[in-house]
Amino acid sequence: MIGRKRISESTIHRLSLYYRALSVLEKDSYETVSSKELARREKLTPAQVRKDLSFFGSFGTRGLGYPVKELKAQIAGILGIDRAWRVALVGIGNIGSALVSYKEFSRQGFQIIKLFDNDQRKIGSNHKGIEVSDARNLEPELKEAKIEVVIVAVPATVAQYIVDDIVKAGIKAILNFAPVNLKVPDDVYIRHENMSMELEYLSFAIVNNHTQKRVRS
Amino acid sequence: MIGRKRISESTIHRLSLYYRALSVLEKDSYETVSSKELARREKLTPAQVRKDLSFFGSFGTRGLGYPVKELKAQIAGILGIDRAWRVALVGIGNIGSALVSYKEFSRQGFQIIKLFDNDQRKIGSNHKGIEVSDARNLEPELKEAKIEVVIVAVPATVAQYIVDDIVKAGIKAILNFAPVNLKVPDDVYIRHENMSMELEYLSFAIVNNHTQKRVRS
DNA sequence: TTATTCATGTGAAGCTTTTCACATAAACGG
DNA sequence: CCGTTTATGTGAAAAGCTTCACATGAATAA
Repeated sequence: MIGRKRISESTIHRLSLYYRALSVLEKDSYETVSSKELARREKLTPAQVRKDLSFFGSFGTRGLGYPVKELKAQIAGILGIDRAWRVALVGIGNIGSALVSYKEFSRQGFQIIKLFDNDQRKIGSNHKGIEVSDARNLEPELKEAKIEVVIVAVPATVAQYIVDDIVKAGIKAILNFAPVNLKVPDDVYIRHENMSMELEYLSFAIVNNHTQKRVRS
Repeated sequence: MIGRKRISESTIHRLSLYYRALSVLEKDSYETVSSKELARREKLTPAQVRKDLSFFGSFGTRGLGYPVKELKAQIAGILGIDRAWRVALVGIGNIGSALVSYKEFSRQGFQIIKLFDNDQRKIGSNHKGIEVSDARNLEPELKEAKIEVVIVAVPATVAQYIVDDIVKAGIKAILNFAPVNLKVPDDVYIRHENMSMELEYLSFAIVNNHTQKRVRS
């Protein structure tokens, strides 16, 4: 990382998009790519792409563009996905079960290696080779397994209790799928995945004939 | 809707949060709520709450706050979730199957009434009382069933073909779970649900000791 | 070698969003 | 009924983010 200035959330999210586009470009054997092309592929502006990347360094060559493979590796490094993350998942319901098999996670280095639920019928059962543990043992087992990130996919009503236990286990990063806001200490990162939100946005857009954000050439 | 000014995406997303908080408050029999309390519950600022709401009208009473039930109904109206939406889901894989049973959708009026897949083994099978149709008949069946919103949960490699068919069927709102950018005409709303993105953000935050956005009292 | 083209990197301008701060007004207690 | 408290609604200021525009420099062709 270059400066000490705060990098915006939007920039980080766009890095994910660049990474994705670069993966495709790499597979298609492109050697280099311009900010213009990268922007076109993710519906952004070339200036935006260059500015985002410039926060972290100078990765391109004037007149030529960015080296695909190298830039992809750089972004992986910035995002911290150039390594494996030890992930646990709590809540083996609809969403939880789907996430265990979600290829995109493992592809980015997020390895789900522990599963938890509080339903006796699920405890002990096997999902993708992982045995479901009792959520009552969350704290010791998270520590024992040296988990770094926990995904919460439990009902909203119990999410806060689960998160409290996760925090007690010393976990500093939580991804929450429960549609509820959760209290965590300042030194714990928590992010929320709210799947209804985007549907609601669509609904709003239709009902209000909302102008789409202009996409520039 | 009051003015003609463009409402920001963030404001709409926060309306979803207010709606969620108001649902809880209503269940807990609160009559009124202040911007301060609403802000506290969703980790925002009181000024932000008031400003967001002020784009759409004056819903509060000075000295008292907002009437919970009424404000909830107003927001539902603004978001367009005070009605039922006819939704189809394409791709009955891990994620797709989970979404069929995802309570939060139906709770907000998004009724999944058609399912599609291109896998012969899945076509004809039954999920939550809905029979899976052949994705080859997407266009006529979407029209026939008067579908308004389509959720795409197919592999990235085929997402563009599926979306092309959806557009041909005259659908104007698409929610995409495939981790790929998709081309649609200007008059079609498309939103993306990228579940790795938030994990990548967590990863970035940990690796870079990223300062959390300050939360004000 | 030199001219031309291409495309990055980046200050500065422009635009959007958030926060501030206060006028305004309703509620409530005495 | 009046003073005090509470809390909205909103212009204006501040902060943050995106786009512009151009200097810079690499590549390429002749």
